Amino acid sequence: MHSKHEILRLFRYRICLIGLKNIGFEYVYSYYLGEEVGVSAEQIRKDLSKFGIKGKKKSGYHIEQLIKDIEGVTGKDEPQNVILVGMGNVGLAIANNYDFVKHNINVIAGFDINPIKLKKKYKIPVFPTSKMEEFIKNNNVFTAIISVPALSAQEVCDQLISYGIKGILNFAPRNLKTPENIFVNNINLCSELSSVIYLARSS
Amino acid sequence: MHSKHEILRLFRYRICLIGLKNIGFEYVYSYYLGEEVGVSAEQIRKDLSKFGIKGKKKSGYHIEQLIKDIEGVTGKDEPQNVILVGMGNVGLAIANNYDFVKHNINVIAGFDINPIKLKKKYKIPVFPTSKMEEFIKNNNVFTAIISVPALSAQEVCDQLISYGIKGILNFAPRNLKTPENIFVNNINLCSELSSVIYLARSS
DNA sequence: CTTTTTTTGTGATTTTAATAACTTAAATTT
DNA sequence: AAATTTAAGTTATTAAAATCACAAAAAAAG
Repeated sequence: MHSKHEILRLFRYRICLIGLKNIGFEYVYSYYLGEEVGVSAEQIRKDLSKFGIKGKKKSGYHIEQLIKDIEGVTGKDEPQNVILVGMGNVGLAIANNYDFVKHNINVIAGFDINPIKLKKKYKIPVFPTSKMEEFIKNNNVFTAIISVPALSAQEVCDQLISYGIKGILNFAPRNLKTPENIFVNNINLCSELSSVIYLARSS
Repeated sequence: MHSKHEILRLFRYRICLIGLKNIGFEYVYSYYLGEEVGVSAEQIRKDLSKFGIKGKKKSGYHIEQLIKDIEGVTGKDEPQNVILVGMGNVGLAIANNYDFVKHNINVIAGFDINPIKLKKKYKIPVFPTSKMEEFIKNNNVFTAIISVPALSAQEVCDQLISYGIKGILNFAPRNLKTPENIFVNNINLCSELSSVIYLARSS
C-alpha cells in the first residue's frame, strides 16, 4: 500500500499548493513545487502518479485540480474532527492554531483533568476528562491529540483507544504502547531539537 | 557518516534511558529498551555499535554508562544554548517547556517583532527582533527555533543565517530555503495531524 | 569444570526509498 | 505542418534502512 512518508508528503504538497493558489498561481511544474516543498521533482511526479494523479505534459499541473485530486485521495474535502487532551502550553498552542481550520481540520474540544485550566482563554470548548468518553462517542471522533505530561500519557492513550480513537498525535515525551491497528504519530520536541543542535554543530 | 534518523534515535534512546534511570533501573536489555522506545532490539544494538558504544553480553547495558556514552557522541554533557523567534502560542509552549531544561537544553532568549507580546508571562527573557543580531553574536548561539507566521518565516530564516545560526527547528508551515551547510528540521503540525487523520480512517 | 542459557555484536538478506535515466506527449517555434 | 523544446510519466539503478540470522561471550546452572 502507501507508506506513511508518501502520505505525509502528499499533505505537504497540498499545503504548499494552497499557498501557491492563494498568491495567484494557476499551473505549477513538478520542478517548481519541488523547490517550494523541498523534495525532488521526480519524487513529486512519482508520488502523484502512484496515487493515480495526472498532470499535463509540457504544461505541468493545474493547481486547483491537483488540490482536489489530492483531497480525493486523502478525503480532505469534508471537515475532520479531532479532540485534544491536555490543556497545558502545548495544548494551548494547538487549540488556538489558525492553520488547522484553514486546512479543514476542526479541533472541536479540549479535555483536562485540572479544572482550573478550564477557565483559561481557549478558542475551543474545554471539558473535564471525565466527559471524554461521552463526547467521543456522541461526536464520532476517531483522532486525538495528546499533550498531557509524560507520566499520564499512556493512561490517557489507553482510555482514548477504549473509547474508539484510532489515530493519535502524541506530544508527550514518551513512546505509547498501542495495538497494531492504532496509528500513533509521536512528536518529541526535545529529541527533535536535540538533533538540530547536534547536526548544527557538526556542520 | 551518520544519518539524521540514526542521530534522532540516539536522542530518543537517551531520553528513555534517563526515564528508566530515574525510576531505579540499573541495567537494560536492548530488547526492553526497544519496547520502551518503539524500535526493534536489533536496531538499537546496531545503532549503538555503529557509534562504538558497547554493552555487556548477557547483562545488557549499564544505563548510567550508556547515557554517558551517548552523550559522548552527541555532546550533551555541556548545556546547549538555543534562541526562539516568534512568541505566539507555539513560542509560548516552547519557552515554558520544562522538558528542555531537564535535558540540558537552554532556550536562553525569545524574540518577537510585536512589543505587546514582550509583556506576556514567559519563563525566558524576550527581546525585540532588532536585538537578535547582537544577542546571537554575543552569546555564541548556533541553533534557533522559528515559530513565526508562515509569511515572515523565510525572512527570519535568512536573517538568522546571516547572523551565524547553523541549525533551525522550524514550526512555520513553510519550507525554508537555505544553503547546503545549514541544517533545518521542519515540523509542520498541520501535515503531521493530517496524516494521522488519514491513517486513522484507513485503519 | 562442563554445559546450558541468554544477550550482545555483526554479517547477510530483504525491503524500502531515493535518484537517475529514459520515453512520451503536448505545446511552441520555425 | 514539421521540427524542436519542454515537462510529465515510467522504468531502471542505486543507496539506505530495516530485518533476519547466527556467532561469540558472559553468566548461570548442573
